[in-house]
Amino acid sequence: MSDPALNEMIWQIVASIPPGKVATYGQVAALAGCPNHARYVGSTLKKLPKDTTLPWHRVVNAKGESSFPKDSDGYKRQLARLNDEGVSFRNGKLSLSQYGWV
DNA sequence: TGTATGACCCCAA
DNA sequence: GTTGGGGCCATAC
Repeated sequence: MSDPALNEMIWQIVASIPPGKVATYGQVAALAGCPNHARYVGSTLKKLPKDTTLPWHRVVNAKGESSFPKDSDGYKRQLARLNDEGVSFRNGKLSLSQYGWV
């Protein structure tokens, strides 16, 4: 589809995530209007520019952990960011029940 | 046009 | 808690 509207929608949703909270790809996709587009969100975020202001670090998978290898720079940056926002990681994972975006 | 891949999600054993 | 399989959509070659 490559719907730019959907793309902007995703950005809006991700940008709407309050600090100290995290949302899952499925959550963002569902809020975007496509509960099955979880994969699309990840793929889209991955293609985002490096100078993007989008807080993609607040988006995690359904397991409550980062979806990309910790060897990646983004992974460390995400953990650092979330940790700075008050999110406590547990063995590389976090409590969606506690930090999950409502 | 078709195949392969991916920062995913859900369910069952 | 871990592992395996199936399904979803979009992108890249």
